[in-house]
Amino acid sequence: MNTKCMVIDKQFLQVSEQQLTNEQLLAAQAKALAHPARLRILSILVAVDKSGGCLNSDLVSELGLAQSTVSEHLRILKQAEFIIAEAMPPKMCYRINKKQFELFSTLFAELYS
Amino acid sequence: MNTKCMVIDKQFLQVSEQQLTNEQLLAAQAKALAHPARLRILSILVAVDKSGGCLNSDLVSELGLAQSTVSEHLRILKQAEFIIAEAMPPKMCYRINKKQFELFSTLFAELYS
DNA sequence: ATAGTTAATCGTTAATCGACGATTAGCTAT
DNA sequence: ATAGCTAATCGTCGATTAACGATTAACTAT
Repeated sequence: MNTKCMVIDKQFLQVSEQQLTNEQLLAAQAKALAHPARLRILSILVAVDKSGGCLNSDLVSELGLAQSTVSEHLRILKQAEFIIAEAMPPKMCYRINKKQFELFSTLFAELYS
Repeated sequence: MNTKCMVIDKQFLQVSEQQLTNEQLLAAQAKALAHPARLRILSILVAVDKSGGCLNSDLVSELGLAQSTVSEHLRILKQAEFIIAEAMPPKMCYRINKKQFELFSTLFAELYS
């Protein structure tokens, strides 16, 4: 166990613009993930994605929340690009966007490695 | 591209208590990460961790935030167990807790795989 | 053209968050 | 015992979030 608790060289604390930008993005993504209902939605979309389909706001009955509330959660997830919406009027088909999951994982891993 | 947008079998949507618990935890962790200043703190702590030491609220000068504000961010990160506090009176030595980073990664990966 | 369906948007309310200055607590060293 | 640090806590304020019901928009099918 190291007992030192001082920064010897402040050079270590240099931050690039790129890093700050990444942190901003990562924070925004984490924020989108920071709600149990939204994780529940993602989990459901992952499950139905495997079975080939996707699903609209049957999420409402599945989550037991008001339609407008679910719609708002979907908006947030869509804005963070964790999900993709496809119109099938008058329905909406939501799918997960695995690419963004991978991006998040990558950015997070960069943070502490 | 699959045009189906319906769940055939609601069995797929069965959720275990364990999964719900994991989602609660993951959401709480994500919430702790969902702020640029806190990610900045973690990044700094990772950097100084490598060089053997750790650092107290020199974070204040590094972040340009009030002492009480930084203290609050540290409290949140500590509560989420992303960092560990060690008293060196009257100073406080903060370190990152890599274990928790790994746990978060794992829980997140489970979500979408 | 109208009726029906689905989801987005609006407006409201209560709760939570983020930031700050000021104060307090805890510990050391004199 | 007191003086001097550092960091936690308190109290406040404005901004943001989460939830809901009600309304609107967009599109189909009759």
